[in-house]
Amino acid sequence: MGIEDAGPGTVRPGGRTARVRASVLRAAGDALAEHGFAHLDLVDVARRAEVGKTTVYRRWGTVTGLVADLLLEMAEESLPRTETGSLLGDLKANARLVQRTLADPRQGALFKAVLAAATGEEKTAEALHRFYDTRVKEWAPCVQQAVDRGEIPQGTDAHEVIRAVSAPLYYRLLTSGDRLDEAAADRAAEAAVAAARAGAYLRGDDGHA
Amino acid sequence: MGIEDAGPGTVRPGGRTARVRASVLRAAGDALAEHGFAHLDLVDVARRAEVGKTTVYRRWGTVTGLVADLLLEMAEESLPRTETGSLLGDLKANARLVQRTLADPRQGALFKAVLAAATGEEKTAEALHRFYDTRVKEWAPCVQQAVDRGEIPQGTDAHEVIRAVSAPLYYRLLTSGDRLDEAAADRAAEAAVAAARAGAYLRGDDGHA
DNA sequence: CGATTAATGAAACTGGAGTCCCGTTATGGG
DNA sequence: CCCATAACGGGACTCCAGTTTCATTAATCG
Repeated sequence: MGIEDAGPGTVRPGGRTARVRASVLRAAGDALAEHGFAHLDLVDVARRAEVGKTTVYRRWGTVTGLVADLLLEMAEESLPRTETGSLLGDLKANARLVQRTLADPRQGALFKAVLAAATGEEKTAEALHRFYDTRVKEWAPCVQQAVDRGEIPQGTDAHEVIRAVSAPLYYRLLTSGDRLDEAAADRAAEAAVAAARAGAYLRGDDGHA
Repeated sequence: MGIEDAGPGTVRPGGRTARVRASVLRAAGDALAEHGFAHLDLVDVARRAEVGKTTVYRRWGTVTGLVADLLLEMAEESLPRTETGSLLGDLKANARLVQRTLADPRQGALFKAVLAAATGEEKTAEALHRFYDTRVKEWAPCVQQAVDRGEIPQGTDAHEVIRAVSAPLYYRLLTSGDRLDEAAADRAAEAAVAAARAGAYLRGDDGHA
């Protein structure tokens, strides 16, 4: 009975506490990109961040807890969205952005590690879902504009179209050893547009015309 | 210099050795499905398999090594493929199969764990890639048949079409909390067919007609 | 069937991840 | 500017995953 929880960092979040968090999250990202999720150890993160290991254990506790907080920060920094005037152009821009991110050695390894961490730990999974919801929502407007222009049918689920662009890129990253190139990105965008035109992403409909 | 490696289990693979392997792999699958990759510990696997922990460490060494062997076995047991006479019918059957597998609590958790394990460990990743190559190759013929029937353009990359069906299902499994239902499976199949018809999966082509 | 030795398994051992204790630092409120 | 105390950090401690050793069991070959 009474107010409980409110872990460390919630009462005096300014100054040192904020610096420690930034330093630890940066170190965690580096370590994840280098060693992967499986071999991440909090003592190493503490060393890199030049912070006492007690602090890391007290504030984040586990590897998955730390990744969850890292995802919160990653969700905040949003990337600028371009507008090309056509759905295919916008989705290609999106696909290229995702492709470049996943193909980059550091970023690609980091995303793989974060996905692995979200597997199995509910709290981390929720943070990951919020991260992708944020990204999808940022890009959904370009699909709605395409509907308004008459490029694709009324009632198209904008979020589903955006997800359709990323899906094959992530699938390829995880299940094949092939490199993610621009051709793969363009193909993903083209496939999504073709499917959207055919009404495959109509909301609350199973696709039968 | 000379012949080296050839670890335990390669000289006398019959009888007990085979029984131990089967028992350990089954236990590993159970443990992965229950606790996830992050919390898997080989001592627990040894206990479940009723096998000395020394044996597990000697033959598989690490968690990722054990998962790699598990994937080799998973690749061998192939699922029967149905033939419905139309590309959409065949791909829907494939999509439903994947969807049922991933939606099943045990199987879904196991696949998540296996994907997580393949992240970061090259040897495990290779085993995973072989597993998916096997599955994709099993289903590719139905796409070729569709080409022969004239449903989709000549020069369509059959493997890419099959991957396009699974991709959105895996993407949803990993990046959202939403349940994988039949509607999602059907939508994946329909989108793949629409994109294939539009020529998005032409081999060695970036999609421009 | 018996000899050879590959493979297993019990037990003792070790190193380091994670915890605990308590003194030190510096934030935020008055 | 000063006080109360939130948050940090060093170091000792614990516990168990992973290793090593060696005796026991059983697969293969003649």
